[in-house]
Amino acid sequence: MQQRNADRTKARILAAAIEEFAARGIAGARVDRIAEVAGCNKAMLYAYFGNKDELFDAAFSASVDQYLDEVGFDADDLPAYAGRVFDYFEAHPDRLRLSTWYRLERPEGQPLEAIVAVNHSRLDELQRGMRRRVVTRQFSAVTLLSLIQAIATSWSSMNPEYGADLPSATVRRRAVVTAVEKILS
Amino acid sequence: MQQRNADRTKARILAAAIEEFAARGIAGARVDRIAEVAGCNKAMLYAYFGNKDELFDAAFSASVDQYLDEVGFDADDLPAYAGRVFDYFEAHPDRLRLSTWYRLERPEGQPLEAIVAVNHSRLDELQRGMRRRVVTRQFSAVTLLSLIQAIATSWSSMNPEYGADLPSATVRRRAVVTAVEKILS
DNA sequence: TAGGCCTAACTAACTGGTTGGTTGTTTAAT
DNA sequence: ATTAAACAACCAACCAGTTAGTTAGGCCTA
Repeated sequence: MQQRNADRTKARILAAAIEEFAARGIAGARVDRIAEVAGCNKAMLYAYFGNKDELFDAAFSASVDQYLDEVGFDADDLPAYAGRVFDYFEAHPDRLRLSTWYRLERPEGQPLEAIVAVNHSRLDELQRGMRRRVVTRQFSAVTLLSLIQAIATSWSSMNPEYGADLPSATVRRRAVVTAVEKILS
Repeated sequence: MQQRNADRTKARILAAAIEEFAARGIAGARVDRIAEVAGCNKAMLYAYFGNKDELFDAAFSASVDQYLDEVGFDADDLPAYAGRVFDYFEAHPDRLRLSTWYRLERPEGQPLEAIVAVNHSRLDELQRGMRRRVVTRQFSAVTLLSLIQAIATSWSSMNPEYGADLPSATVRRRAVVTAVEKILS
């Protein structure tokens, strides 16, 4: 293993940043803690990423890119898409937290280009599906996307007041898929 | 107007705390700012509420109590209930933010008694509705409650990447009510 | 005048960000 | 092939500004 490697160090910093920001948010995150987990000096964060805020941006962007890449989209089978979204966040709950922090702590910040572009392409795809009559026209494309996203992540966004009543992952997944099917029917 | 009145001061502090915590969360909130908005000295917060964390608890509890009181519940007409939830958070978006902060920044904290009790009573009501065949038995009571909550707040929990595509409040409300109807059908 | 209400002033601890210097790696002239 | 200069990666220690929390005492009203 090399002693010095900028790319490797950057990647370690990014991974540590995702972990810390997902757990504590921007204001709650501690730069020192990120450096410690990344196994490097704090000054490296500033050399590579500018400052705390820019480091958050870099971490969130990396997280979003990976999510978009892994989950994909399919207007022809929206229930299955919802199931994949559910699976992804069930496996990576920290990514959903990161996204929530972003929404709360960057209220006025201009939206991420990557997300805007992906949303547009998805809306287009949905509208094509509507013209082809394979997607319900009862809701607008934006509404549909919003509803599906909300349903797919419904469990993760609940306040933790259910405790033992929470069903198993299998049951929860089936509920998500079924709910989307009913929305589309 | 009285110059000195403990209850009045407490209420002002609580209102200022809700505002500040909703905007910035626990870690991001500044005690000095709360005191300034409340028009009193910082020491009063500590005299009345102990510390920053306990002040957040008090603020969130007050917010939840008011929400539960205002929105109510009705297992016999869940679409209308979802509409009321939508209306409430459309009128008080800060309350939803407060709730989200709570979920993010209090991951291990034991759930609020008030919410647990209300949830139980709602689950009971839903189950009675199922026995009386006025509520679908396709989903469990917990699942149903979770889905409805997610749908009712779906717009508020989206990341801000839609921009101008966001439909009007009327359209969004109708989508919520219709979606819940379809879930129940 | 007694006791609760209120404040200005203070402190100890923390935090994001910087700096000056060190160590490993590459380059290129000898 | 050597070696020294140039460069990039890295770090310990530090700094200035901020923050939660405290204290000692003034003020109002019953």
